[in-house]
Amino acid sequence: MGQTDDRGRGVYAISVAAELVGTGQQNLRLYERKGLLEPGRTLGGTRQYSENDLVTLRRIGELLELGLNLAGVRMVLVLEADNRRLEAELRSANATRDTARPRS
DNA sequence: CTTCTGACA
DNA sequence: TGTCAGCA
Repeated sequence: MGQTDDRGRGVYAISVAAELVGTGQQNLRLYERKGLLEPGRTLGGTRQYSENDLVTLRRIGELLELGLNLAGVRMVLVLEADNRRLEAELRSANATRDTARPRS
């Protein structure tokens, strides 16, 4: 399916990324400074925001609106990332178990 | 485009 | 504390 792999690569400059998520360029730099995300860089040093970066930026906006500060947002983001990783790990573990022992 | 600095709620 | 504006 066409969208499986191209979302880490859709690249936006900071100006368009800021406009797409409805905030200022300065805030995006601050979020990076606080460790909320890590956009790619060109060889010249300009930030390259991927499609994934945009979804986390929108998540940041939601969490900020709920009243969290940037430190709290950072924690939520890492916990959600860990959760996704664990979920995938659990799914593959279950799949492995089912093929090894199809029916108990 | 980048970083930095200062004002405001 | 987070946002925004201006400057180099």
